[in-house]
Amino acid sequence: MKRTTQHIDYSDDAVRIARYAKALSHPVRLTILKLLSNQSCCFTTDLVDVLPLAQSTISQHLKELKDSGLIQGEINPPKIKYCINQEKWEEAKALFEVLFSKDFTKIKIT
Amino acid sequence: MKRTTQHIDYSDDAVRIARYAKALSHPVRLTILKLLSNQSCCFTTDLVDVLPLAQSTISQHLKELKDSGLIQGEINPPKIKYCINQEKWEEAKALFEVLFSKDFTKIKIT
DNA sequence: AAAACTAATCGTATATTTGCGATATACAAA
DNA sequence: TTTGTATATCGCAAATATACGATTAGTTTT
Repeated sequence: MKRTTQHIDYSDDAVRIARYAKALSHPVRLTILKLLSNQSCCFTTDLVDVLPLAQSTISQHLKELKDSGLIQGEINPPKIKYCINQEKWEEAKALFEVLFSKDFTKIKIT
Repeated sequence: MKRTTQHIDYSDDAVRIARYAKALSHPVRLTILKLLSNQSCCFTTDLVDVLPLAQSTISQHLKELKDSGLIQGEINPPKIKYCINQEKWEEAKALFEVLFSKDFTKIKIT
């Protein structure tokens, strides 16, 4: 997109909420997160079996979730076991709690 | 995008969480929501004054927030007063609470 | 060493998002 | 009625997202 206006510096909180929200903004990724929650962890193979999407597509969604921090992959040759990253998950939970609380009026956004 | 695979029917909850998350996935929209929270309501003019973005761009973000249901506009000639839609806001809050709770393993996604 | 399996990445196509300026629309004020 | 103010929408451009199949890379098994 055109970026003719000055860059806006948002607060860390705003950037983090936005990033987590984006990770959560696709039903497939919610499905993956639910599967990981259900089984505590799971292999990509299992996801590919369950979801009606190409392996490459699922891999892309996993990458996005990984980039957001919400999940982590553990190498378990020859497979990779994905789990929810509890620390980040709790952070996201806390951030959304603030967002939906009265304290939202106080948090720094820009 | 190519849609060669079958359409996936996600649950209402999944679709709603994803939609709310998408609305929250941009720092500008978080900023707008914070401003509305702070002042309970506010006119577009005020937003245009505060944010370093073109009026048309802000209007677009307002439209997205409106479409998500999180805000509503009240005509107040010649201006439009935007407010947070408390009902939908509470719904979003509840959905994210479930998402981050143990009950997430139980909610229907697909 | 060869074959099989797992997962990531590449290249490509299309859709959507984000931004802008310009224009349209609707109402209020002069 | 003309002018001004407020907001939405249009048309465009660039970036990002979403999907696929094909290929690559790394392990494991045979």
